[in-house]
Amino acid sequence: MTPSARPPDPLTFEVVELIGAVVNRYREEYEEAAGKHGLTGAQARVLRLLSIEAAPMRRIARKLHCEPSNITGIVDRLEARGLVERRPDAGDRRVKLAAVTDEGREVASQLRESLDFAREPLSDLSVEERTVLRDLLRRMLGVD
Amino acid sequence: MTPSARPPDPLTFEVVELIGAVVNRYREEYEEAAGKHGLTGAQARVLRLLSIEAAPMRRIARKLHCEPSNITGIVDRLEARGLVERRPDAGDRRVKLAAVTDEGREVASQLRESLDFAREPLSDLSVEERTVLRDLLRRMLGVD
DNA sequence: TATTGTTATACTCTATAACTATA
DNA sequence: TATAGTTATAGAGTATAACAATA
Repeated sequence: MTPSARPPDPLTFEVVELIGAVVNRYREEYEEAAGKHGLTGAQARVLRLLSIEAAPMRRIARKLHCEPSNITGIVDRLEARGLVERRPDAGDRRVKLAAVTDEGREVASQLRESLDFAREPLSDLSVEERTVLRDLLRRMLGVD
Repeated sequence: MTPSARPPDPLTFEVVELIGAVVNRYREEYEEAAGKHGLTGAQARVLRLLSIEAAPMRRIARKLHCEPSNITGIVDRLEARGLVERRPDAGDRRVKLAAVTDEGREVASQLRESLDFAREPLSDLSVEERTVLRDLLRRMLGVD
């Protein structure tokens, strides 16, 4: 309780509010983009994850910060639509690897493109401003 | 399809990725903060909305971009916990106004404070940097 | 014994459609 | 007739607990 009990510096407060606004807008448009492909937000997130690299169910759950049992159903639905498939793991027969199919890779790619929405508001910023924004976001996230 | 089919300028691409990372982190920590108060994310969002101003069910739905029928259940649960109450509207007897109780206002306030998490990563930025960030976010969101 | 994925269960959120009471 | 809120329903996400197969 005590550590963050600082006086609510108005500047920081406003930045937090603005980030909240960006978060809301991003999420709304993300859900909408997913919906256009007949996917829920959670399905789209898993698909995006797998389009980067195949992964065991457990790891997907860890990355999405949810219970592994939930991933079963999400991958079931993606698999039923032919976007993802389950493969055995060479080294450990308990493990199942979820991997995107060619069609899944294509949908993930289209999804990424329709996610351009986030690019839209950025078009009002100059290259210099975007560079500043990038560096600030990196530092905010603790990226070196 | 055509309008946003621009070459994927790497700088903009990275900024979009970083914003996505911020969105994910914000959401996770928001859900966690709500959970500490025994609330779901949706309940916390409605409570925050009502802590600013009482509102008819319909308006809550519009602000949360969901169907009005969903608000019934969410307000039901908040009301069952004594955080919110339904009041008649003076001018239109069809309307029900949802309003926070004193306890609801208190929880909303605590929630806002525990939401300080978002302030944490900002502490690494100087005042000047936070000002730049604020102005960039404002422009991104189309705030004048 | 411990771990991986799954199933079963219960709760919540969500959209859709039909209902009621007002307007 | 149109609108505000609700109810009923179905699908999806979520956590928890228990299970089979494998380590």
